[in-house]
This record gives sequence, C-alpha cells and structure tokens, in this order.
Amino acid sequence: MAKRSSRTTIHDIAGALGLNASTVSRALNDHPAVSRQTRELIQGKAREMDYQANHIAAALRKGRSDILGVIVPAVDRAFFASVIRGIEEEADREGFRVIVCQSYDSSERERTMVETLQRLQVDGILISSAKDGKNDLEFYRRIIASGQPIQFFDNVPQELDVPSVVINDQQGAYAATAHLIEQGYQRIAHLRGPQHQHIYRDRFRGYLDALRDAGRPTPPEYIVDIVSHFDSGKESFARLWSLHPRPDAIFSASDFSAAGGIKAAQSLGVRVPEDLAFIGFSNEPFTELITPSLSSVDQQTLTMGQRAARRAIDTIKQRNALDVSHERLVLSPKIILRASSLRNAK
Amino acid sequence: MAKRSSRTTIHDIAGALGLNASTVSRALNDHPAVSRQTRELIQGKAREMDYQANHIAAALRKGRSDILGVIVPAVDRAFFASVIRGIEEEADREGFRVIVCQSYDSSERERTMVETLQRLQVDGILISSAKDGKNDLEFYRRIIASGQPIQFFDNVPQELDVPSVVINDQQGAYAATAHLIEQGYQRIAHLRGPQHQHIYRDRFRGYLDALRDAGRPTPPEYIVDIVSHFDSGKESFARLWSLHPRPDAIFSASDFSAAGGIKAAQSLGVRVPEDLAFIGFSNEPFTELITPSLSSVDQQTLTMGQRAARRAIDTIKQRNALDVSHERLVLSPKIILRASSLRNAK
DNA sequence: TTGTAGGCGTTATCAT
DNA sequence: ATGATAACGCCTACAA
Repeated sequence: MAKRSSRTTIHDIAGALGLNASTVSRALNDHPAVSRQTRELIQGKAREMDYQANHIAAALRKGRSDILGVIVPAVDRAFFASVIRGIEEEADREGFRVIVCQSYDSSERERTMVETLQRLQVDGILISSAKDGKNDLEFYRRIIASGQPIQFFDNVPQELDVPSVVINDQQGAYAATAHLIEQGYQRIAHLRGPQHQHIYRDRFRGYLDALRDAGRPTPPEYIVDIVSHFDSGKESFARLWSLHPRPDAIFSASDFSAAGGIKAAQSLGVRVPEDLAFIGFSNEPFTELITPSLSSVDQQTLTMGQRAARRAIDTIKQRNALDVSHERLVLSPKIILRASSLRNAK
Repeated sequence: MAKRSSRTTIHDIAGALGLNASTVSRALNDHPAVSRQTRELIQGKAREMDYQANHIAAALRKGRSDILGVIVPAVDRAFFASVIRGIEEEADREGFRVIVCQSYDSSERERTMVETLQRLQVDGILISSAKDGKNDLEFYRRIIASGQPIQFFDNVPQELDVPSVVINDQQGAYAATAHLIEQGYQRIAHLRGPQHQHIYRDRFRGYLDALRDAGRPTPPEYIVDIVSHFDSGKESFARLWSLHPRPDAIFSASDFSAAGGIKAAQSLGVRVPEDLAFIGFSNEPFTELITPSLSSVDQQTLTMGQRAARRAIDTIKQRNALDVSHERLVLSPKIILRASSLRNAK
C-alpha cells in the first residue's frame, strides 16, 4: 500500500499548535467551554491546514451517522425521483445526508439493501416496498422490533402495522370519476391496474364508489385490465371502442395507459375530449405535454417525501421520548384538470 | 441517553464461543488462515446472534468506505435519473454503495456537497457540474491535486482538464440536422439553447456544420434563442412562422421546446411533419408519447453512468498503479427517428 | 491455526 | 479552560 495521502487530523492541528486534540475537537465543534481566543486560533489553523473532519470516525464514536437510507424501486421513475427530492429537502434542513438505493421491485434485493444500510449504520431507513408480492413480513417485524427507525411510504407491505406515509388512492380515483360525471359524461369506463396491488384495488374502489354515489350502473365490460403501460392503453381503447354503446369517458389508473388510449383514439379520428374524455393517475410530467393535455391525479410526491423524512428524523431524535409517529399518515391527492376531460375548454 | 439497542459485535460472538475477536473477524471475512470447522462454527453463531457487521468501523480502520458520492443538479430530471441508474448498476457490481446529492444547479451548494462527501470519506466523487457559470476552478484543482478520485460527467467545468465522460453534442446535432436534410427538408431552423453553456454551443455548431457540408445557406433569422422549456418553443414557433419564406423543419436543442413548438403549430392547423418537421435533443421519455412522436437525440445516459462509475472505481482501486483514466471519454449520441421528422411515415 | 496488541479519528468523561 | 485517557468496532502485523 502506498502511503495514503493522509488528511490532516485534529492531532495534526493540536501538534502544530502545542495543544491537545480534545481541545481542538471542542473548538471545532463550538463547544462553549473553550476560550474565544483558542477557538479562533484553532479554527484558523484548521482552515490553513485544509482540515476536513472525518465523519466516519465521529459516527463510530457517537453511534450515529446522520445518514438516512432510502430504498425505492427505481430512481428514474418520476414519482420516486420527486419523493426523493422531498426527502432530501427535509433531510438537508436537519443536517442529514441521504443514501438512495434501488430495489428494482425485487423484494429480495430490497432486503439486501436494508442489510447494507444497517451495516452502514444509517440512523433511519425509508422504504417504498418492492411490488413483486414477495415481501417478507417477518423480516420487517424483526427490524421494527429491534428499534431501528424505519418509515414506509407509498407502497407498504400488506398487513404490516408500521409507520407510513401514503396517499389516498381511493379518494383520488373517486374525485377523478366524479369530475367526469360532473362534466356530463354518461358512460365511464375504467382502465384497471393489477388487482394484486392494493393501490390499484383502491383506485378501482374509488371509481366504483363514485359511480354508485351518482346512481350510475357499472357495466362489467367497461372495466378493462391493464398493466401500467402505453401499449396497454392502446389495446384497451380498441376493446372499449368495439362495445355498444361505446363509453364516452375513461378513467385510467395509469397516465401511461391513458396516453396510449388517447393516441389510439386519435388515430381513428375520435376527438378527445368531445367524443371521448380521459383522465389518468399520477400526474406524470408528460401529461401536460401531450395533445390534448391529460387530466390526472397528483400524488403530492414532494410532500410525501418531506413528511416521511420528517417523521423518520423525529423518531431518530426522540428515541427515548414519546413515540409519536407510529401512525399512518394519509395524504390527499389533488386532481389536476386539463384539456382531455374538460368539455368546455377552448 | 438511553442504552442504544446495542448490536452484537465480533466481541460478543467471540465471548459466546470462547474465542478471540480477531479469529471471529477472520472467519467472517473468509480469511484463508482459519480452519473450516471454526469458520462454520463462527458463521453459524453470527447468524444465530443476528450479527450485522459495522461498516463504519471497518471503513475507519481500512481507510475506505466503499461508497461513491454522486452530485447532480437534480435527480428528478430524466437525464440524471438515468445516469444515476447506470452508476448504481456498475457500483453494485463492484460492491460499492452510492450516495446521491443534488446541487440544484448552484455551484456553491455543489462545493458544500463535495465537502460533505469528503467528510463521509467516500472513496470517489462523481459530478455533473452545476450550470450557473460560477464554478470555482481552483476548488476543483485542489481536490484533484489532493489525490481524491474525482470523475466528471455530462457537464464539466470549462477549461478544467479532468477525467470526464461526456457525449458529443456536436455530433448529435450534426446527425439530427443531416437527417432533416436527407428527408428533403429545405429550410431548417434551429432553436438554440443558451450559448454560455457549451453543450448548447456544441449543438449549434453541429447544426451549422451540417448545413455547411450540405451547401445550404443559414439565414440568421432561422436561429432563435430559447431556454429549455415548453413555452419557449411556442414563442419560437410563432416567430419562425411569421417569416418569409417559412422554415419547413426545426432542429431544437431541447425536447421541451420542440414539444412546445409542435403544440403551437398544431393549434394553427400546421401539419407535422408534412408542413413542418421537428427533431429535438435528449430523448426525454415523453418524446414517444406526444403526437406525433418526437424524433430526438439520445444521450446514452445509462452508458454514461456505467462508464463514469467504472472509471472512478478503477481509479480508486489503482491508486498506486498506472493512472489510466485521466482522459476524456466521449460517447456518441444516437438519433432516434420518430414520426415528427419522417416524411414517409404512415 | 489462533491470540495479542495497537491503532484508524473522533468524542466523552474524567481530572487538573 | 484545557489535558489525559478510554472507548466506539474493526482489522492486521506480529507473536505464539
């Protein structure tokens, strides 16, 4: 091993000044019990010697790392990128760093990442669980029992009673459907996401409730199963358009499928929203770029990240105090109305 | 302080087994000089006692953390999200963790993040510099001189001779423009990004070169300055469409502006690509969702991340050996042809 | 093959 | 107000 270009340590500074390392440590941490003189002397010398505190050593000693670990399925999905942004903002404010890991929606990988983060001695872990249906509840229970601060958001393993921040999918779906009804649409179809995921079950339920509350029937053929993708929307449109009577509005559990549906409709000369209205879910960035722009349900991603981080940090700091945040925080989504569902828009 | 729910350490295991901590350490690290028997005994006990290695302690001792720090302007831009994914993939393969920080395009914040990462003792730093034009070259030079492995990607501070991975913007712009020429378009305009950023200067140059090589003139009024945004594209279209003769194709340095231009064109009944063709830059995810789908220049983001990480890791591992990676790696972009620029598409 | 001892850089607890 | 000392958990010469 070549000699590491060894950084200056508090001992180096102490040596150069004929002082003790502990004094230097105190001075650098603005400890009150150090004279103004020596503090300034030390801080000056530190700058001069280009001193960089060794966070690792401090973490080892203090038993905390001031790091938050975040696990999401993938950072390149707009939803998670935005939640992470929220987490970062809040963490920053509190002097925490953030490590981001991706599970690629594999529960096994997710568990590996949890262990990795623990080895790194992160102070808290924030997780949006992998959606492969293979979550190991025992694994999570053990973590929680161990006292390790952990905070879920977005997707929470089922039947697990854990602190979490989620949005009310059902409410969002209800609002979206009710909006279509208000606009005067009569036959409202639903592109339904995979029902083994509860977020999609909730969206389906919101759709049903809104129709029921409006006294509308729900012809089963108006409910089409999709996966959240563009092509899925194209196919679904074809299927729905072959029905009699045809639907005149579609609430899609996915923006991507809605966009696919719009494109397929337009290629047949169907006018959106005059002949067929669309509203999606997630408020993906592209929704305002397509023609017509796509109405959607915003999931308050920034807020979700901020809240999740704040709760995690609170838990970390109050390890011994009242444990305030073992509840589930439910955020209200917000429907964003755009051209694809507005009859009177010019 | 309440007693930390103290994790089990190698000493605990050693105690439980009547062995020495160093033996436990060796066994856990598969050191060859430990008998099969004791190794298995120890590893079994470790599992039983739910032992989690303390990465922090090991990092302090070994002087390495196996962590890579990444600084980007913002994780919620598709470009960076994808590069990060590439970095993660490669890092993962090599047993490195990744910490992601955001500069929000503030050079000052970027410097703060660099210092934070150094305090965390990351083994290497990857940066896409903030684009506010306030990069402190001296700051970077000091880091490089200090021997800290650092690797730039995408946006590199000017006049700084550092290891970096970039794409060839000029080449991409050239190819995009040449494609429009090939398709038979005669009067090709350019939505030009802010010229204080070299990526936009390069794109402009590529555009000019392609026209020159094809023997085409370049009427100055066909060059319109934009910022990379939707509305900017709308305005630019209006400006261009008022000219005589009107352009029949537009190469935009930004996908967003191209999308804005398309929307504005369509609202006037202009047909795309028959009356006016468009090609953008960046291959943003939404490009295939809008109507017509938008041709664009793909920036090989995943590859960029992988290469940058690989080079950083190589540097880290070869601290003493031949320093292979102080060069600039230039990736070739790839033009993606879609309906917005294809005359014969159905 | 295993044990001993020292140290990575910092902070907390004594004592002075 | 400052100094001395020990300890955080791990790794690695070196010794046995």
